[in-house]
Amino acid sequence: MKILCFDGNSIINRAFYAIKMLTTKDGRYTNGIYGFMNIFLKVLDSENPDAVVIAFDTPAKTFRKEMYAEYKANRKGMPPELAEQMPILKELIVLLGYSEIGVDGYEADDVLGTLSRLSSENGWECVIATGDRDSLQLITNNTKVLLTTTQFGRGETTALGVEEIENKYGIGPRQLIDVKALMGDSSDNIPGIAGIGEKTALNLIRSFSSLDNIYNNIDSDLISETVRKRLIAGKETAYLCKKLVEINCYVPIDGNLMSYVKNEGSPDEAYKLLANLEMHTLIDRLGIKSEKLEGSETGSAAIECVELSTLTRNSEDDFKSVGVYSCEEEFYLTENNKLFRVDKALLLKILKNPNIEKICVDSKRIFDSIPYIDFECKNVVFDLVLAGYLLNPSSNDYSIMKLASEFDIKPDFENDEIPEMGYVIPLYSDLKKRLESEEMLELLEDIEIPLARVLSDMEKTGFRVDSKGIENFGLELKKNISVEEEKIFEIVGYEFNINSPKQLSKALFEDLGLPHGRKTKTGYSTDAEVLENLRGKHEVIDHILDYRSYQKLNSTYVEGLLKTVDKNNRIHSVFKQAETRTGRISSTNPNLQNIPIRTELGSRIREFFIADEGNLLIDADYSQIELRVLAHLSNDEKMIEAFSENRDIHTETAGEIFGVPRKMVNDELRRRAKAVNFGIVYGIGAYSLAKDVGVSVYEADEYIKGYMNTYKGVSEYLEKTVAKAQDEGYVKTLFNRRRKLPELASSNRITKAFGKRLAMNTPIQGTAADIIKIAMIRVHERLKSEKLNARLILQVHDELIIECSYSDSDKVAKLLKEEMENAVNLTVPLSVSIKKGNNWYDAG
DNA sequence: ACCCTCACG
DNA sequence: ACGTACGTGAGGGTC
Repeated sequence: MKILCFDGNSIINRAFYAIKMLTTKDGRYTNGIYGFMNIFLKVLDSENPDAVVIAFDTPAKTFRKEMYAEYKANRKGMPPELAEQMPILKELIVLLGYSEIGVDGYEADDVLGTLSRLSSENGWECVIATGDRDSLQLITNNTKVLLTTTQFGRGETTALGVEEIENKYGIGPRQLIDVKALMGDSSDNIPGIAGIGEKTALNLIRSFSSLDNIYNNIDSDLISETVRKRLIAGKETAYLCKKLVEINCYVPIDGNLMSYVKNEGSPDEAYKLLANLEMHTLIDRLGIKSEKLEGSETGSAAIECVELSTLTRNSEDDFKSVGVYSCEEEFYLTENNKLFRVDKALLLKILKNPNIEKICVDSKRIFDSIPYIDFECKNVVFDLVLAGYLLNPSSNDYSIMKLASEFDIKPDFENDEIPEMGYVIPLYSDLKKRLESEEMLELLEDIEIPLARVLSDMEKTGFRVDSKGIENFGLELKKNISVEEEKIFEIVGYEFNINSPKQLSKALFEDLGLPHGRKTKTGYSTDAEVLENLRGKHEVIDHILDYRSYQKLNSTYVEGLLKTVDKNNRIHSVFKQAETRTGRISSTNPNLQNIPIRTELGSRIREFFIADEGNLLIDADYSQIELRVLAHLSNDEKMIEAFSENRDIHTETAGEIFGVPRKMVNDELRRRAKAVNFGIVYGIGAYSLAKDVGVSVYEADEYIKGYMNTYKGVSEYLEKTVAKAQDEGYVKTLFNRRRKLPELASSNRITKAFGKRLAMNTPIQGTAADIIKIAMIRVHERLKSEKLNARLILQVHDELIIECSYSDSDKVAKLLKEEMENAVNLTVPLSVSIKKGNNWYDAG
């Protein structure tokens, strides 16, 4: 027999914060209930238990609070939007026939612990579903924990048993109690022993196995002098914390597990409640649609209601122009106000069929769900997400419902199961018209829609890495980290968490008495710039800067990347096409667009990004693409001349603004001119330029004046662009990509100045983004049509990387340079430099 | 969730 | 006197 126990509070809490505000039409919040039910049903489905309990906290004072007044004193009360959902959820649970338990004086965790104990005493299996890691101590050979997370309204779970805990922490589940007793828990306001963090606590318990044992062997050599002092001073606290952390497994509840077996509940009542909450998907999922109640609540008779039909025959020829949508691994089509669910095989036939027009909601999502990298997709005429993005790149939600409400669209039919589908075709007609009137239909059809396919292929291919190499690099870093850590503790005189800006600033500015720099919202800044200014004032600074750089490399680029490597040693980043305000793409999970290169140590990580056997990496870089775009957009004579004659633009600029012959431009002058050139692209300010190059604000201002005098065309162009943006409320790139700039209308002068910089920068950054997108589509197309053994694997804003067989590499390199340089025809040439190598370090 | 810090173009 | 360059994503701490 098996009992499934939910931590109601922890799950509804997570759902509440993870899911976007979801309300009924009259404004009642339902996101917590919705998220909870999603996870609840999913887990129920996968576990198939005999009995089910959902445990809740109660408002009464708990025995922990009684014992320690500060317990959870840092917690704010539940927000009212969530509080109002709690009684409804409990009611729903009972109406569905499940048991709900809350016991005054105890927390939900204690109820779960008690159920776990009862299960083992009765020979039952126990599964605990919670969002909270506190329950991990309950794991035994017959109790496992399902940790739940909520993402995008979908519930994901990770199952943890004794083995997983041992592997992860190197100790048994029960020992987690003693670890927490030592380290505390900031989220529950449990202090732990000052100066003992997770690392030390885990090590102590691994060595001594329990709190008692540590104190019985307090003089052991295994404990360092500092840690020993802290342990002795904190003994009482540790034992108090242990009582707070330990889950009470003897809560007075009904001990007969059979009483938690599901009863019939009241389906009709449950139906009424869910209908009232407008949760039609849940009604269907639960299968509690009641016919007698069904007839009485129909509202709008004008709209035809169409049944969802499942097509099983190979009937692709029945379709001419379909809306395509995928949701939760299912595929839906709509045509002539009808809705169909199709399987992957039929969907694939439809995608391949050039006679069927596809109006996709999110074409990249569809491509992503189809494993074959080589399938042809023909005749995608529209994409709602991409259209929504072009119409408003500043939004961050391109879901159908959001688009429909933003553009005030009515559905052409209604369906309870997939209510979004009725909006697909009406949205298509409306957004298409808008794109036409804003002259962006070509941008959608010729650039964004074809690009979605390229990005999807790049994601599926992935980038091969040498995991062993990364691991070894990590070991090296970890050694350095502990060396620096020890030195820092020694210098400061005590141990603390160097990763905590708060603790670090206390150490530096209070205890060591160093002069502080600028403030942040919460205290004094400890960032690299501030520390750089303190170099030489105190020996600890160098160690902290080194510690930080090793720590960053290890956590983000060694441990972070290793988490994402697949079984073939490849990393599959996700490229987001509707994310940035300017038209660039972004890379996540992991981000491969910010792999270190600027420092020697950091760039070594690139050695481990490698080509597959028999292959090479080809790395192509646009040289100065943004400045070339600026030369084109501004039509500045001098700048065009410099690029046309292939001169070094920074040396040119230096010669002009500092009034010296080109031969006299040394490294320092060139560096300053380079900073000015960058500044221009960002929408320059003298203050920031001064800070960047390390000269006075006055001097920086002179540089800017010199620049504007030299490049009069640029100066006029920037002025004109800002004026036009102020007039029209938006700016455009060379390919008509738009960005609205509400900042320009602000009465706050800081916001307005920001708007001006955006007006100057966005067309430049955006046009460069357009250009590389065009190049990517052409390169992708040619690699395929010329049947070359090569594929695009990464884009880093002005750089493309291809993985290619040795034998095709000369051809591919030539093609790549050609397509990138000829992607557009500007008044200045585009220049691309190409390198090959076995790894990214050598190719870059 | 929010903040700080830091990695990239 | 103000606050100060454009565009991103991730990890760790704190509330």
